Amino acid sequence: MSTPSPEQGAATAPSDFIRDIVAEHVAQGRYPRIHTRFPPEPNGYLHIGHAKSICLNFGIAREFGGVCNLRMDDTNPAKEEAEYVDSILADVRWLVRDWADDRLGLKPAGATPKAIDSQGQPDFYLGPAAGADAAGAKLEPFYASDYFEQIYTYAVALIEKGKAYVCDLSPEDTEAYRGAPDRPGRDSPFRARTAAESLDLLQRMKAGEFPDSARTLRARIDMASPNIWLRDPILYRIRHAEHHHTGQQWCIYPMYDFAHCLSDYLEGITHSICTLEFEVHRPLYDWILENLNLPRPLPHQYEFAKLIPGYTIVSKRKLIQLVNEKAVTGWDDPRMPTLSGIRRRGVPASAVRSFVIGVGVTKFISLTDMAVFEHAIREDLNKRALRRLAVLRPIKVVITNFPEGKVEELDAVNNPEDPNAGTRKIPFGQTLYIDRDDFMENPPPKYFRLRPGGEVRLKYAYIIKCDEVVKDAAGNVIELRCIADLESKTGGATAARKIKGTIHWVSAAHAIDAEVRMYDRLFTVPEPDAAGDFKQHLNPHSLEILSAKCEPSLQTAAPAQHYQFERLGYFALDPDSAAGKLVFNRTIALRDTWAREMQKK
RNA sequence: UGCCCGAUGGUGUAACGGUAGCACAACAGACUCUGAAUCUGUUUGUCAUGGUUCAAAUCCAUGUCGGGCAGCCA
Repeated sequence: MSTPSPEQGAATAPSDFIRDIVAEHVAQGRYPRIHTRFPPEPNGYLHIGHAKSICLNFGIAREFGGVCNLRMDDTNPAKEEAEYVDSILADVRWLVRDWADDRLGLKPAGATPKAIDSQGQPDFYLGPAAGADAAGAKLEPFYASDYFEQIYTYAVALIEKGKAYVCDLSPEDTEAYRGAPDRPGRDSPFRARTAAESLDLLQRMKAGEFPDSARTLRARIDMASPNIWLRDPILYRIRHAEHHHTGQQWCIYPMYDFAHCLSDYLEGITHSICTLEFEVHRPLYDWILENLNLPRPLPHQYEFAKLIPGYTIVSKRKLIQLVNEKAVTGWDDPRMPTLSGIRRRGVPASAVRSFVIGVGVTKFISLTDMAVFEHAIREDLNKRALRRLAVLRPIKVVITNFPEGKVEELDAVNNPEDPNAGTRKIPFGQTLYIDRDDFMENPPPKYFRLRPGGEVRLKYAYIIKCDEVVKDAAGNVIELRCIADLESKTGGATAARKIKGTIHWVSAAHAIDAEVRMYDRLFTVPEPDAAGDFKQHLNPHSLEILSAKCEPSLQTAAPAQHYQFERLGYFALDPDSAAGKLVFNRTIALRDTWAREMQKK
């Protein structure tokens, strides 16, 4: 077990029931190496729920000196696409970078399981590229579809042992014969088929002699089992379809239950960790492996409760609907719970990790409060974000006793949490912009921003007093005329005066324009998909676009950099930005106790 | 009405027969040239009923409530 370095902090998870099991196996020396896997189906983009699984599987690999294979669980040609494979790889790389990237199990492009000899028995194995192998070669994820040949061999072996048979029942009849949870099933009329006949039929299924669904290969287990998955489950079905990875090569495809356990075995997986709904499949997982007389140690399945975050949805089927029906701009819309959306919004991978690791691993199904995620984001960004001054809803301020045309360069710290971040200069002139929220004509008690006749400190600059409120014909405040205490500049004679409020500002003559996208939760209720149509709970105000005035240094804002617009929140540059057009996403607002106080009234 | 799984403050989790702890949230205060951050303090919990035991959140039994399983999806 590796010792975590101090800066990894929360990146190393506390123990949980799965880690306890792994630790015991390590203590017993049960496996030569701990090997986990993350096996998404490439039928959609990865989301925050997957992040929990990724961090669990990679976390275990990194804590116990093991490896975690990234594997496409692609046994259903009808639903899977290469676009999803690419996005999955990119998202996983992003999430584990600088944390567990050295544990990421990939294989040389095109590699398939090799026939090997295990203790005198024929065997197949495909391990991750390592060392010199990995250095030069082009790598790719593992694919269950790369094992179709071996899986077929195992199917033949099962038939030969009398453990499987070809069944000619139609889909409807198969369902009828299966019975119900509280009613036993009945044997298929084809259950007694001889091994020789089944072998012949399977071979002809593979050769394409039969149409879709004409026949299936089934395990011969127990039609009366109280566990439905043991009632002669289907192992293979006929699908004449183009597969994103294997093309036209196959017209029979193994079912999840048959492919998954064998994929785990072929890759030498030791701990196959999945979500709770597969718990009832575990006896089948074990049955298949145990009935094949496999020479190497068998993998075992462990289940945990998936992450269910509040005020969003993590069903791939529903996310795809939002994308197709244009409720969002795409899979990577910053309001989406997808990893690509979260990344685009400006959330660092380290914050995602600290969140999903923090919620823990149990078998208790729970709804996770998004405040926990928000806290993780703020905690992370507070340490790393560069402070900048930007005004979201500008109102003009003229400093009447400051010389017109004079420009002062003021020093501003880049990050009070990090002295090494240094300082920058910001220009100050006679005409400024401040945020509309920072002025009130008739403020409530305890409002300590600007008011008529009141004083406020301009961050890094002067204390000003509001002399005059200028309005347009409609009565809207369009300008504030203020007098500055010219001795009160930071470091000046009266700078130490106790002024309750400090606000941000930008010099009108130097300000640069930016589009700022303000995001709110995508749904208005904690569990949008609990009942009825989840789309009726879509938040109509989940996006608000603002034209902001920013301090000039933001002109060179970098895509990978995180910013805190002081007193407002954390922001990151959006890929929609172009030369001369800045677009920022608000990652998350700062905690705002004043706003909360106002809300209460 | 079959089988499997689960239940600890508002939320998420820890305690592995021996002081119910942590985080988030909430509340109160301190500090503050970010009403942020930071710091201090406060409130709130073992699903129920029996049993075993010197001692039970923990072990056993029964019940209650919640979830999963009847795709040729994963």
